[in-house]
Amino acid sequence: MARITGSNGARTAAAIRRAGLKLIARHGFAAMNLRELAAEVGIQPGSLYNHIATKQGLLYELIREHLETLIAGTDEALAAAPPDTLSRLRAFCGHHVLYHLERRHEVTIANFELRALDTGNYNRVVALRRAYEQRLIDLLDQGVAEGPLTVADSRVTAYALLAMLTGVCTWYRPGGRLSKQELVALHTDLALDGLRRRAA
Amino acid sequence: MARITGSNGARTAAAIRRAGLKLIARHGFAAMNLRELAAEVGIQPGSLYNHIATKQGLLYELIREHLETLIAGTDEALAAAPPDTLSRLRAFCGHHVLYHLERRHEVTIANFELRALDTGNYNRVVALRRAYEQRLIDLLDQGVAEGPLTVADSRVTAYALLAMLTGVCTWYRPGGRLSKQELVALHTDLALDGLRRRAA
Amino acid sequence: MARITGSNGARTAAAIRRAGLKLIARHGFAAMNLRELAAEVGIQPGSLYNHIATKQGLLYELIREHLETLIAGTDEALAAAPPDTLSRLRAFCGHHVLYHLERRHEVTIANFELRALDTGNYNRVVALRRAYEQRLIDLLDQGVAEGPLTVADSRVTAYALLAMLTGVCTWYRPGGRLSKQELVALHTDLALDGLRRRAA
Amino acid sequence: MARITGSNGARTAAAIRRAGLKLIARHGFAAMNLRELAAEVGIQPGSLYNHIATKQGLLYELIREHLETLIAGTDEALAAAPPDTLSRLRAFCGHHVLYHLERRHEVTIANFELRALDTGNYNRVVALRRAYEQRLIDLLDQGVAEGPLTVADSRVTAYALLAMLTGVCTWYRPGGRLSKQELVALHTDLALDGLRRRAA
DNA sequence: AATGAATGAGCTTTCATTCAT
DNA sequence: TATGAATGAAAGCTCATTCAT
Repeated sequence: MARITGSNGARTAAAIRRAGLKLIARHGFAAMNLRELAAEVGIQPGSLYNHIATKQGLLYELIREHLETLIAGTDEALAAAPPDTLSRLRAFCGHHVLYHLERRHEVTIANFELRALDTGNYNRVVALRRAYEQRLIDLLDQGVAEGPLTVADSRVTAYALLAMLTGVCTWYRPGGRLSKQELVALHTDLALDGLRRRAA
Repeated sequence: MARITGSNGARTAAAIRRAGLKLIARHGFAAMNLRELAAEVGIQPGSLYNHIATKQGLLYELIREHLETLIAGTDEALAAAPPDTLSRLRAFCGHHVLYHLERRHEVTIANFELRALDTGNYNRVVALRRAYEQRLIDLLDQGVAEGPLTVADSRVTAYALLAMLTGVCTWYRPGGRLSKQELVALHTDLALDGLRRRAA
Repeated sequence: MARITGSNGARTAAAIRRAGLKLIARHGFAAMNLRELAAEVGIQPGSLYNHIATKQGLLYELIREHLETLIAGTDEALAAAPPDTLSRLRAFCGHHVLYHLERRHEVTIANFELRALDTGNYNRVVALRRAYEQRLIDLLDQGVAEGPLTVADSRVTAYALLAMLTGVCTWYRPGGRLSKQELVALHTDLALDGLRRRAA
Repeated sequence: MARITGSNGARTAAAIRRAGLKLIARHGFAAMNLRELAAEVGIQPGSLYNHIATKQGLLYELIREHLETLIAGTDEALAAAPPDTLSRLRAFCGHHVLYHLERRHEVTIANFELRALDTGNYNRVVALRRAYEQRLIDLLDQGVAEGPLTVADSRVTAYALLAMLTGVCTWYRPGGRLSKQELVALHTDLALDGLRRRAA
């Protein structure tokens, strides 16, 4: 990609983040190299350092932005949901699946590349991820306390549900057989009701 | 020293596979390096090539062995299960979770490092994975046909379940709060019944 | 230090070609190593790759440049010679020997290292060499047609003459017993008249 | 090539020399590797060392044997020739060209790989080569003294002739347009009479 | 005399990063 | 802010050679 006329620093920085998301999601952080990233952006490798601190710093920024956006979006969705726990749980699942369908690069990176973070960055990111998971754990605990849910272990159950709801972004491609809304519904139903047919 | 008394090729090859599983699972394939692998095994880097073709070839062998073992184990578990579909489904889930708890390195690699395979190896591995997934899809289709299951889309549902049942190996550590059997039960129940409390 | 004042890319690239000629001629392509080349140039081995594509690519470039220069020089010499075939033949021989005395490294490489070229590069180089040889073959054919020469087989004869006229650069060292001009004359005479004393 | 039933040490040693000639001539000494040599012979690389001292030693032996054979053959050919210098010169040329046509691997190696010899081996080989060259120089000197030859510088002329008479083995392939006898005649005539048509 | 497994040094090439311009 | 050329460390892999069996 050649340099776009009128580009400036902010535009380049955005292009670097966009290309970084794409290439890290595709190749993995360790296998991605800054030469390819620079080429994608249309600049020389050395020029990247006007916009990023290090390769590691770029990874951290991408994951942090993603998690903060995910948490903020979740909180908005929960605030907009009806107050009963089942509705809030549906809102959580729906938001999670939809976000994961729409931000597959970010999600892929956040799930696969944590081990590439150095200690400080890793701890910061894990704290954010814990905060996100805690919202689901709290919902499960509430649901149990209020009656509608059966949960053997809320933390482990939360992890299992998140794994299921997240998995969709490993195979989803736009334009497939099922629409995003159908996928959201399918996964939410599966989370709440499982496979077994309920008596009418 | 050419050969330590008692050492032999088979032993070294096994040590390489074992160390490879550990290091690839820990660092990822691209970030793992053969010098560290050799050191773990206790040989010189060049000596690895008496036992592996290439780094890529090692990855492929590890994944292939894992998938073949997983499929064979699944078929045994299904053969041993009662003939009704719900029982067979429980057997599938139970075997899957238990295998994933016991072979975390293999599973991690097979889920995270497919992108590191070159085209030929990738295609071979994906064919094996498809064969495994198909066993679950077939069970779901049977369950729907015979009545006890409600499934919106058997392929997508299979993917969602596999993601959930697999997720456990991203956080499980031996000696944790829940035993393997408890985790097997929890995930199997979640898959079949979901979260919502069933009317008495 | 990123860049020494006054150094520049073109200068480094020229130094790499110069050192490459020297070292490949001395050790052979396979035995020459890029560490030594880099040391000769005064840079780190990796820095070579700012100027060359691969070791193989360097070899190809050196041989190509040499053959193109040789052909262009030959054509100039032939254009400047008197129009009769014997004079043109003398001009060819004279240019060939002189060039070979003055560019021994290039000539050595072009004669010894063709087998080190990969297929594509080899074919390109052989095409250039054929073009050069053809100039001599044409001269021989003309000389025969016009009368002054006796040639059993113009291609084989051309190869034999080229081998003889080229051989000088395997042993010549500046400052030896004979001057370049004497060597040119000796070889040209030998080519035209052979060993046997001509009747007065 | 698999191991031939009934092979023994001497047979293996001969196979190694034969394969060595072929592979060194094809790839050059530095680019030839003992794994390929061993595979060609049908044994494991380590087994080579029951028959050769080192890779370097193999090269030296091949070149030494070749030069000793060449010199001995030359002396036989000269002994069998008529006593006049022109006839002896013809005998030398004829033997040289024929030998070079029939032992192309040996000749290629002896001409291209001297630089790969270590100092001691190099000196021994060069002494043999000098002895061979001296036979031609002596013939030229005799021919001048006795009248029939015109030679500006007998050593340089000898080198030029040897280069020409040797060159044939760089392109000759059995079954080509010209027979060995025709090539011998063509080169001998060229050496003695050059290109220029002699007055009738 | 052959094997298989090991060594240790070396190779070309890659790469994140730096910095004078 | 971008460039081009440099660094220095590291990577995967090759190879001649050794030696217990």
